[in-house]
Amino acid sequence: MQTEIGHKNLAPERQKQVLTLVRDHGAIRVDTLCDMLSVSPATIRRDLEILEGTGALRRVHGGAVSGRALLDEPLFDDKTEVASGEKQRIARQALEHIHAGDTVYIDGGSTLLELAALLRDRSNLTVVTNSLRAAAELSAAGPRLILLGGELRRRSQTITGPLTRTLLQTISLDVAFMGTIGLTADSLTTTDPGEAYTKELVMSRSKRVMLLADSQKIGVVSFACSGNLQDVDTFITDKGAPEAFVKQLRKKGVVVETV
Amino acid sequence: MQTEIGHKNLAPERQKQVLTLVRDHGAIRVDTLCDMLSVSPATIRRDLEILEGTGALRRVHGGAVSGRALLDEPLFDDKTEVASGEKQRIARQALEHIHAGDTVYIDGGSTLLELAALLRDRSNLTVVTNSLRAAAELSAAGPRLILLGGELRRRSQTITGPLTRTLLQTISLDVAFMGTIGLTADSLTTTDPGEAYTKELVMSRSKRVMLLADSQKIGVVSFACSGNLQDVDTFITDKGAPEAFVKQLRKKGVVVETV
DNA sequence: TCATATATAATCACATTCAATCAAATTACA
DNA sequence: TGTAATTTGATTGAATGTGATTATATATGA
Repeated sequence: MQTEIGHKNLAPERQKQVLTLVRDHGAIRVDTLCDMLSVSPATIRRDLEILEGTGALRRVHGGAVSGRALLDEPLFDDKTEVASGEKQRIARQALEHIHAGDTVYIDGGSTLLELAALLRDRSNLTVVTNSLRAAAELSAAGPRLILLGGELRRRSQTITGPLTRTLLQTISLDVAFMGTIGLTADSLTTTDPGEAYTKELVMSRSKRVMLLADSQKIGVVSFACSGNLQDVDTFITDKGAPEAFVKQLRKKGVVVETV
Repeated sequence: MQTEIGHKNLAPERQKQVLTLVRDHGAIRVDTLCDMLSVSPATIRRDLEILEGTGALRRVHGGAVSGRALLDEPLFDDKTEVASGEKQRIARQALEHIHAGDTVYIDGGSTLLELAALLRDRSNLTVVTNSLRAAAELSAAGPRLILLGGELRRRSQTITGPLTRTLLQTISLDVAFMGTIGLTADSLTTTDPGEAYTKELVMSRSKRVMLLADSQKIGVVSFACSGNLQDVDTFITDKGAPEAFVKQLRKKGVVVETV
């Protein structure tokens, strides 16, 4: 397959060939490289040492392996909490509202992170998000991904505040999937005013607004108001939601789906 | 294929031929050039030195290689990649240029990622970045962190393109630490036009521009131009940088620091 | 665990290439 | 034509890359 390579090569050129060979084979032995490039083991080792210094490959006893080959395994290991069944069900239900070609907003929060994970193989979408966690979930592959710009709020790992306005003003969203800390029949509330500001702005830029929140959040009131229920088109929650509350929301024109 | 080339040529013309030959072959030895151009090794070496000063090619023991040939791979971001000593030293040197209270921009790339890591305990700064990796590095604690908003480029894990403009227009930077794929005495180049666009914009918004690049990148020419060396205040690189090239840059008013 | 085989690192010697210097040739300009 | 400046080529000592040798370290199998 690989043929003998001509005469005197310049060192960097030979090193490039070594790197190519290592990459192509995934892993290769020193002797094999010696045969292919017609140089001594000492030279090959020196080349490998240099290449390892650049991080292009990894030396092992007997030869070298490509850097890429090494990290096939440990890609996603930072799973923190096992999402509750409710959150997963809610996220799966939200999928029903996403259509091919949509521009979708994914808000911060663990429920929304579940949704992001479900979009990993949907390349025919544009996902806009302010959540670093959601972005990380989709950073390797998946839909076209657009991050809001602005200040990082460490606690929630989301991008929030006035600086998010500049970008949001220039785009339009088909559907926004929002989270919240608490909701009452009137309003959505959250801990941080900067975060509330961004949420409100996002909802105003979206054709449809979906609110995803497990039933535990019903009745919780936090510090900063991020909008009111009138602006929500559909509320997806679990079956733990009080009947009375659901009825009240439906009276206001909100579609409520319980899973 | 390449035939003997006539008789005595004027120096600049011959140098152009040398450059073409180097480019065509990717790498070529001094003797080969001597044969082809019918001049002595000394002359070829002088030509190569001049051409290296412009960053058009890179001299190596035995001959010269074109920038492209040296480093075709646009850095796949490996989490496990061991940062070379050069990159770490360059990053540490860059620290000297950061003062309390500064608003600092951190570009994408592995060298800049090293710099970001060094800022983890500097809470008296504002860091602006388009790099998801740098953001992740500082996401748990550290300086005030602002992310650019825009489209994620998966290959480099950076946020790039026209959407980054909206936020950049509203802020000013004290100092921008920039990376690049390749640089010559004239220009900085990078693989992706969207990325180039953002780099250029960032540099225009910053009081001071620092370029961080290991010497391997000198002479490399990539696809999209992201600015020219005139816009760089200080260039930090390692001691492998060719003397001739450094001299040329200093003549242009760029401060060059080698570590 | 030990023994054996293999791979590596360290040292050295050799060959090649390079930088510096100087002399010769060419060119520029009056 | 004459003089100075530049370019080129040769020579030499220094530097660098390569390959062989030997001692150490690492894998493999009983």
